Amino acid sequence: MTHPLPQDPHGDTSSRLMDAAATVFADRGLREATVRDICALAGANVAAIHYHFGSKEELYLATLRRALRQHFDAHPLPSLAPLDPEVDPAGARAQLEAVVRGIGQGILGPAPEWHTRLLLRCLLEADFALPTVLEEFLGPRFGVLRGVLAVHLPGKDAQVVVRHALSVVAQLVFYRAFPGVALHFLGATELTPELRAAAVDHVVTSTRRVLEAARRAP
Amino acid sequence: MTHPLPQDPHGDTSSRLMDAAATVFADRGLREATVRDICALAGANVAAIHYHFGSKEELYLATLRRALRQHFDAHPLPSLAPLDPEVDPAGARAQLEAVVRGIGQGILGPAPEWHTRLLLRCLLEADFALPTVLEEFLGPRFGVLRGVLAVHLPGKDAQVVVRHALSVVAQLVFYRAFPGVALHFLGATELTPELRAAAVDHVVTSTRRVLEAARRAP
DNA sequence: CAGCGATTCAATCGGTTGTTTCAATCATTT
DNA sequence: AAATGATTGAAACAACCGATTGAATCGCTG
Repeated sequence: MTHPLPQDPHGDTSSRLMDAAATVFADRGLREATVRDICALAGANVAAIHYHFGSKEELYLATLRRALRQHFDAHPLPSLAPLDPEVDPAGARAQLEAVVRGIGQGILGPAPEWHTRLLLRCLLEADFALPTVLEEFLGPRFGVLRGVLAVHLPGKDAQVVVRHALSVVAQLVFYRAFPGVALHFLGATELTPELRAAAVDHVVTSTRRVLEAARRAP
Repeated sequence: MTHPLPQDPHGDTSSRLMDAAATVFADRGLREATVRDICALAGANVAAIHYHFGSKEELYLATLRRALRQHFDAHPLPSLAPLDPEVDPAGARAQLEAVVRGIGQGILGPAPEWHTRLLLRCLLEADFALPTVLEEFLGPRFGVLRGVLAVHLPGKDAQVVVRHALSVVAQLVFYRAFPGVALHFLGATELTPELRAAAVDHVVTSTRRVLEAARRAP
């Protein structure tokens, strides 16, 4: 069991608190999550948060950092030695698809759901942890994506490359940020692994097609 | 003055409350917005909410409905008599671009910002108003988009069409839902009209290219 | 076993929330 | 002007929040 359940009675109080806080913060956000619910889920007293972390905010920051570290360690991006599509079209295309699929797996993959939801909460609420998250965790991964896209968009403005990269992320994140909307229009009731896999495939092929057309355009 | 400021001292208490509630709810969401802040901005007593609307949630629903009605009245979608791209390629392409651009203008256009932010808050928090919003306001517009896309994807599965429509919306909504992330990677500090116009153009042309490639694919 | 720091516990502290009360005030009609 | 219903106002309500207290308990060392 690499990802102990929040209800796991093992481990010390500090770990149980972070496990419980991860799911509660992911479900309800920093503000609406209550220390009483977290402690109840962790099987700890309400005073334990103040004792072990100092405050609710510090527990949030510790939980967020640990979750992001676990998540990005579990979903490493293929290291890039960008292949020129003019020289090795098939290889470059495979590399592009691998990077996009890797990011897609990180966002919509079978990883513990609360990892992504916790990160999304931070980005949505734009709380005090956002600058840290952007520079320390998201920045490097976005840089890899941007680098691969740039190879497939020779001569294009840097802003154009960034917009393509943002489009890739946006299409994937939408299913996590607005599951109710996506499920309603898909006619489904649950974001099954099949639906998520289909979404990732859709983004992978759409991205490839857009880049091929954009490269041929003036 | 088609959009009276929330601080506008004119109008009856009910209207002033909805004006104030619109900005406060858009800024902080249903849960974190307090009736005291809304009433202070409206220049009304806290009891006025209960008297005129019954509860905070009913005020929220009334404010949301009014904002959505205003917003979608101000941004009507081109009524569709779908043109077959096999018969009239140029016309069908223009129609597709008009619909996507219309949706883009509705999301990233120069409309009162709190309209979009209020709607986004509702979708993000997935509160009790979500079903109403989906069926009454978003559903019809999404149906128009889906209809136009379906014409450009003959023989494709309905789910494929829906995923393309979701991709269009996702790319546009991202700039509103995660402005901090988008601005950080764009190297900007504010979502200027130029940046928003460039984003809409990007989605319009990307959508056209994706559909052209998808139609040619098996 | 005695001692002691680390940890946990129930109880409580201010403070804020949405809601409610009821008297005062306003607007309209008789 | 008097009366009546609609509206507003200050104050308080119960419920909940994060934080804190101080005593009780645990785990280890001497």
